Amino acid sequence: MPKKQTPRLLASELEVLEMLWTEGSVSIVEGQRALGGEVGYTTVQTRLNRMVKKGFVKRSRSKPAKYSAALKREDVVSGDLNLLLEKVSGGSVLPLVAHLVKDRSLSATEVQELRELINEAERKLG
Amino acid sequence: MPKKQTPRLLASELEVLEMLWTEGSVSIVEGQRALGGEVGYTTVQTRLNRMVKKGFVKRSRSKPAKYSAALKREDVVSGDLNLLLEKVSGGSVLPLVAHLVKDRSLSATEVQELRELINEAERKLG
DNA sequence: GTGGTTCTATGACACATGTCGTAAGATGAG
DNA sequence: CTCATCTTACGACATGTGTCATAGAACCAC
Repeated sequence: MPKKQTPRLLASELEVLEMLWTEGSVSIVEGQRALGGEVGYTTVQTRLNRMVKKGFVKRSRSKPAKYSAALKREDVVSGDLNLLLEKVSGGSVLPLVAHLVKDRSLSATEVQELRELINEAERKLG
Repeated sequence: MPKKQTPRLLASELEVLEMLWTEGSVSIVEGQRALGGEVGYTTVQTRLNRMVKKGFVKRSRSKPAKYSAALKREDVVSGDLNLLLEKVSGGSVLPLVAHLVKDRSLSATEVQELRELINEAERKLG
């Protein structure tokens, strides 16, 4: 089947997913704390439940329900990256990488690792 | 001063900006057509004006007002990219590039160009 | 079992956004 | 000038989101 596309998430939804990715599985209280504890308990509750309804978050049937991400970080990042690739260069990687390495200065180590990556890609190419 | 961060735009705002980037400068009618002509005239009007209020779009004082992007594609892409970098690897480029070159197969030419890029980065490194 | 504490379910309210309709203003043909 | 047409300004309504309060339901310690 065609790989299901993750829709572009809202910034706030990403915030929640980030939290779940690092925390793993949390109750509402834990989630509230992990989000910085600046918003009310029921606010966290509502946000989590709304995301459950959307299928972005899973909820356990345990006593204090535990919430966890229903989307893999990998997939979300991939989706975003693909969008960016499309927008910036019609899907080709080069311009994006160019942008990356030109825009910020890499350390010698990073340059070396990059070279490694490329060698590997080339090997796979053969 | 610190480089002003473009906030993460909504998908619909991006849609409008994409349109403006390719069209350059449009009246409402032109914009409506360029957006596919599936929504009403006043809908386009409202969306454009709301984005003007946010500072994402500029509006001319001419008779049929012309709208144009107030943000450069470059900057939006950069902003998104930085966010992605932060999220996926705390800001370091390597993992992202790794993802890029691993996830899709590059052509021999692309590999070569990549190598060029790296050489250049290394040169700049002194 | 009873009472206090903890969870959960709902409802509410403000604001943003997608979508329009309609009224008011500007403009050009005759 | 005057009317039809093009523009623009406003307002309206549904839905989504951020925020929370409060009322029930569940549960634990005694």
